[in-house]
Amino acid sequence: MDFKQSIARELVSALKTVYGQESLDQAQAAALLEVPPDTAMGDYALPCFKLAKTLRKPPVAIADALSGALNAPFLARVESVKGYLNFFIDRALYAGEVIGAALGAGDRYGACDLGQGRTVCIDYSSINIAKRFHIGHLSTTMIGNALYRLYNYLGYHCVGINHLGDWGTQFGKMVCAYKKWGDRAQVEAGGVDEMVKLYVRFDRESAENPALADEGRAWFKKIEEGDPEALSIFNWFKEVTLKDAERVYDLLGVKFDSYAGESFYNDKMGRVIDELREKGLLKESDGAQVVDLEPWGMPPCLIVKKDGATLYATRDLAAALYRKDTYDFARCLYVVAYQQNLHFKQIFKVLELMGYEWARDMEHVAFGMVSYEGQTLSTRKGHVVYLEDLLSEAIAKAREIIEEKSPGLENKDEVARQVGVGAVVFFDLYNNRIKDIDFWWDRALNFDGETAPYVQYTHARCCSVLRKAGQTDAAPDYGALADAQAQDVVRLIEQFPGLLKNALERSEPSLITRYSVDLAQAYNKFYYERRILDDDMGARAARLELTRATRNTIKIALWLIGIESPERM
RNA sequence: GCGCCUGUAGCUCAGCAGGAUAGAGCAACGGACUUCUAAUCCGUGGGUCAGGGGUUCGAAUCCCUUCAGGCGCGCCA
Repeated sequence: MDFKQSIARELVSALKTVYGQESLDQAQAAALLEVPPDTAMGDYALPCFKLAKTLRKPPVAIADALSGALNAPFLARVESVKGYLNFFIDRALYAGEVIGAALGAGDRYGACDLGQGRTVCIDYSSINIAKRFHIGHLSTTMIGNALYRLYNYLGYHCVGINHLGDWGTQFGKMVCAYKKWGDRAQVEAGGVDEMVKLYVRFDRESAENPALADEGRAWFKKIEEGDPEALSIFNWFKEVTLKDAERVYDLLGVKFDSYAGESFYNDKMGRVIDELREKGLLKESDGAQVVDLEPWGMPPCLIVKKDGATLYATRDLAAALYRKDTYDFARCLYVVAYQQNLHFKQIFKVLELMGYEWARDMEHVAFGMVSYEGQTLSTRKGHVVYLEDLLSEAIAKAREIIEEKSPGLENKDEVARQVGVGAVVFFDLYNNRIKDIDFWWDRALNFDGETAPYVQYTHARCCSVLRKAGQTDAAPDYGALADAQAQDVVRLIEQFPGLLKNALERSEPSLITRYSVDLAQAYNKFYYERRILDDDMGARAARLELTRATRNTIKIALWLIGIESPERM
């Protein structure tokens, strides 16, 4: 039963009864309904100020008149308060309906067919070859992962794309350095760190010896031309980098369907240039080929350099065309930091000018910058936190706390991993994505308050109660859930499916993160105020159902943002 | 210089398709475990919602403006 729609329906007929006219239809009435700030004010409310204009009556009079004309069986009462019409749904009925819906859907509560199987491409994480994974890469990875799961859950088919940064002269230099000083076994063992060492040495020596830099460029040219030796070394670098990254991705539970990165589009840019030229969009400017975007208040989009080489924008256009051709997406998301706002605005505009209506299906999911203790991240200055180190610290801390609080726990290592990694991921997805994050160890490793461990603890607590309860045959007495604490939990559970749609529309995983805290808080209050394993078996059954619905909903919410829910901790 | 973003409690932030008394967490202080997991819960203090105008019955929320900080603005990605 959709209470909001039901109230809207009653409202329309009450308006007709009282004022004898169809001033609103049901959808309009539903849009006017809002949720009061406090449960004590009711479950839904209609502010009558807007109706005052059309009905030419004071708001208070409207609310008074309507409250007298409304008496649906599902409404416990309707009150007129200072121009607001407050609806109180029958609490037992409300609890029964909401819990029934949640438990009926089981581990798919909130899922739906919104996407109808349509495809959405999500470009996220997009790491660079031969560079270590650090905290600056966490947001794109986890926001992308959350959107991937969310879109899937709401009926879309997702294609997760790790658009690798695997193109540029630096790779020629690295191949060159490897040929001169490298050792295969050492690189295999040391991974990305060894490659970085080679690169640093090359940089240092080529500063004194310019011939070396030329040699590096020559090796890059070989890669470009498909020279077998150059290519095999370069591809091996990629493998080693991905193998390193895979350890982190495994810890985070992140997966991709495609690793087609920059080099993949190397032979696909001619098409873009030809097409732009055919459509009369290219023009010369200072020797370069550009698309003029002046009429839209933007600087020109550079397509071909003076020396004939292509650029970032060219590659992204090629990638967009390829993705449309290959996947026929209904939406295409780019989870990339906000520094690139202009870049994506330009790309989307160029696609539109090319005549592609699907340009409007593209979205840049921008997020804020990460700094470390108030300063910009800098690998060069060593002012950086590597993701693997951060996760290890978090897991170690979780392990310590387990040792202290649950020495008898069976799978301590597994739970430590779930809790430690969860804390880090939660920290990253906690605020609106547009906010900058200043990383401090003690904040990222905080396990109290609004954190993953807090929500996970609540989940484990629910599991524990359910285990202790065993089987009950008694019919639930939902009247036992009429108190304010239980009602707050019920209300949150009711809101979950709508919240997911909202999070998808806004591409905002933090809404789910916040929600998980709200639900955990509400449940913990309920837990303290009400005895679940009550002697009254009807009340016990109802509270157990609420506990089960809470547990399921928390587990789903956390899963959607990429966090596991241990059953004991 | 131009464009975009951000500014809410000591700190980190919710709230911003206008609505009832501006909320959490952290930090501080004080309480609650022989009772369903105390990684929890309850309480106390703490605010000119950056400043100023405007629109509105009603503004943290919308518009204008000033200030502060961040990001971006042709041959890097």
